[in-house]
Amino acid sequence: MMSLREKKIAKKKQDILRSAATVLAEKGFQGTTMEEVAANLLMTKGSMYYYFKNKDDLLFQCHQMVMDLSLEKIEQVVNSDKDPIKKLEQAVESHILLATSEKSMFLMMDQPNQNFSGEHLEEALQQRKDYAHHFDDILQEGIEKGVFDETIDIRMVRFIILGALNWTLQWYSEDGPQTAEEIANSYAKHLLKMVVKDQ
Amino acid sequence: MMSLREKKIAKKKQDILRSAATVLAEKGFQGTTMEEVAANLLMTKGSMYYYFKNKDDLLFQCHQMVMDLSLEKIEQVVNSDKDPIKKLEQAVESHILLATSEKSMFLMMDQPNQNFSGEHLEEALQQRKDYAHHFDDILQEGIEKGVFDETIDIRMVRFIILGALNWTLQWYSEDGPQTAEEIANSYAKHLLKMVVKDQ
Amino acid sequence: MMSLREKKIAKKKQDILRSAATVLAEKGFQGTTMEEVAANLLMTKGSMYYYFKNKDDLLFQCHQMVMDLSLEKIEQVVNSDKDPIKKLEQAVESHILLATSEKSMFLMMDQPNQNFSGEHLEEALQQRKDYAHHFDDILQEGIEKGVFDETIDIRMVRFIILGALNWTLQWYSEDGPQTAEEIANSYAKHLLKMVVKDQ
Amino acid sequence: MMSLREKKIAKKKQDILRSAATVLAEKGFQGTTMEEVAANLLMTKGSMYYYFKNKDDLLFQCHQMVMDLSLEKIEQVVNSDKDPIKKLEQAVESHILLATSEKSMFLMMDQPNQNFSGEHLEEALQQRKDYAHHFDDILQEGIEKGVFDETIDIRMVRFIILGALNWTLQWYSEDGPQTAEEIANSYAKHLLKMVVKDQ
DNA sequence: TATGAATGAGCATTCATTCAT
DNA sequence: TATGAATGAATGCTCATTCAT
Repeated sequence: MMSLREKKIAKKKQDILRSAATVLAEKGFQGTTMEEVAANLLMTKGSMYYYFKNKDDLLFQCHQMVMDLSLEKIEQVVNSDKDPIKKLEQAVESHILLATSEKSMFLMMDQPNQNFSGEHLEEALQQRKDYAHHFDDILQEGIEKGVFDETIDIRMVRFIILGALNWTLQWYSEDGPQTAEEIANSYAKHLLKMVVKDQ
Repeated sequence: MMSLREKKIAKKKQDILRSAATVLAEKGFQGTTMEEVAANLLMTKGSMYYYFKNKDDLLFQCHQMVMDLSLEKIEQVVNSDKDPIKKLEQAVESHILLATSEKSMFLMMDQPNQNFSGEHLEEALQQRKDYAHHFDDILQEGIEKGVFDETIDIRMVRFIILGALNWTLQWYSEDGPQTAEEIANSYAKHLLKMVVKDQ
Repeated sequence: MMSLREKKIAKKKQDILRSAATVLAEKGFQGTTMEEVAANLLMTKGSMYYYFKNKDDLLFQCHQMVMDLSLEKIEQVVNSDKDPIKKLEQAVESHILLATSEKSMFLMMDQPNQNFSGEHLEEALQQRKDYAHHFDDILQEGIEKGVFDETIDIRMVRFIILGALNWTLQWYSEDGPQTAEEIANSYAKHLLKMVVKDQ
Repeated sequence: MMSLREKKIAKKKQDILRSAATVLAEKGFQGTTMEEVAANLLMTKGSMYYYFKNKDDLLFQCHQMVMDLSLEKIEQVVNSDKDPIKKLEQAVESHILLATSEKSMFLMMDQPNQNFSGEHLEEALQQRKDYAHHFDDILQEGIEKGVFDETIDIRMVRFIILGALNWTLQWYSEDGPQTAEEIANSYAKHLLKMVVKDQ
């Protein structure tokens, strides 16, 4: 169990991470200075280093937070007892709802190749792979159960879906003509059409 | 008409742009130094400033070069007298073939919001819009001619397609299991399934 | 008289000083952080400031501790009723035995000019002078009593002796081929040969 | 052969090194900022990095310059055809004359253990060893030729001599009562008395 | 007494940009 | 045209010091 102090420090870290993600998303990793991140939190640059070893560490922990959320969501979906169509629908919708509600957090994770290096890079890439493969599992299950078109190329379809989902960050705006829910539904509908078997 | 001297300069600029794009794609705009770009060309940092006003200018002209290529390609397709299915197929395939063959050039264009500002940003965004709307045109034509499902949401579908296409840069590798052509075909096949009317 | 509480504090200070000297000797004054000194004592940085006004003060008190020890030793020798040859011998030997047994403490005192300033510097330099002049006294006595060569230049000889003695810190190691005692004897023998009158 | 440009750059480097040595000697490596070194040369901090990779590099090259000078001198002496007494005399004198005339350069080399690390440290220590062993050679030769007392401990005597020589930096001042030459003579005379055989 | 947290001044280093040649 | 040299503003990071608890 966490002591009170550990809880407090964890809470503070979370605050910093959220705030950092906003700035990082807007200006990119290299374009963001520690000063900016700190200023956004009414902190001083130096204080940031009490909580994070360095800038890389800050980015990595941001990445972690988003990844943990994302993986948790999709694992819920994959491990449910819904049918594959419902699962894919929900995976797509849940990704969009999460990504749009935490837009800055997701944006910040873009291009890990440029921003991470060494072990951090490896770990980040592995987590992305893990996330991606959950879609493979759903697609595979759908084919086996005869609800998805058995002629689809699972890898390609997975790339198409993930590409479509990630792209939402580039254009989605809260003030846009459609709510996040509407977008989520629409995406699910169109993407499903790509894989369900014609009856 | 261009004088010989102007042609020579233009040629040199092209060389620089290509080389710069490679470096920029790998390390990102902010992560790339003028020195690296220059070194890659066996030039000195200082010399770059003979051809480009500054680093922003270099990036922008890189962006232009790719955009010109891309727009030319898609306009050829849109303005042809093929049927909408063929047009969409070709637009998708031509995008993938261009993007994979000039991967670094395309990668470098990512996230204009972070790298451009002021007029450059506006112009870059406008060109992206122009490119995107060509897909709208194809989709619209397909619906009007009764070959595309009239219940699709053109905007959403366009986003899905563009997202899928741009995402290829994140995973495509020359050494991958599929050639660019195979990927292009596969993408076209799957994406078309999303829009063509069931007969 | 010291109260029990004062004694406890004094004891703690001693502990800190010894520990600090070790770290300071290894990395130099500027190269050592308060954090390192504290960590070595299983303390926190902040706590150090209960015992010492600041980093300078810490160094100065370290210096004091060593100086007090050194001066006490040499004064014992000078004030004894031995003959000058015996005195010089013992002064040399006692310096080496003390310096080698408290190597880190002595090393840390190097280059007061770089590490002290203001009053601290003056005081440190004065103490060094005091220490040095005890050797002058022995040499003078030796000449007067006719056992030391009256043609020697006392100042020069003192410099040679002190230089030789201080240099031991640069090379002495507990694992070396000679024990501290052997070194002390050897130094005394050679240095004496420099000053005793040929009979 | 060096081109004119290479010569110019080498000259500039020399200027920087000399100036840097002065500041480094006064404040120590860690206590000296690049800004101070630069200011002393009417340069900007940034320009220093055109000539030196970093602060470590600057220190190391300073060290090299002094070492090269010192080694050259002592090798001249050792390789001459003088008798051992004359050789030791000259080695001592030449060290003192060099060290006093380039006091800051020599001071700056103090305590390589604290200022160098890795390969630089190894190389610096090796050069010091090389320098030291030239004294061993002279002593050895003297014993073999029967002019030095065969009961001396060469290693100890070498330590005493080097210690005495290096210590001059701590007290020598141009305004002192004795000129460098007088000091050199005096040192040589006293130190020789320690090793020459009584006839 | 002790310490967790915060701070701010300082520093090494990088890099786009300039300019004389 | 090309470049060597210089610059200065920016930036990540460190660390002595403070202080409320």
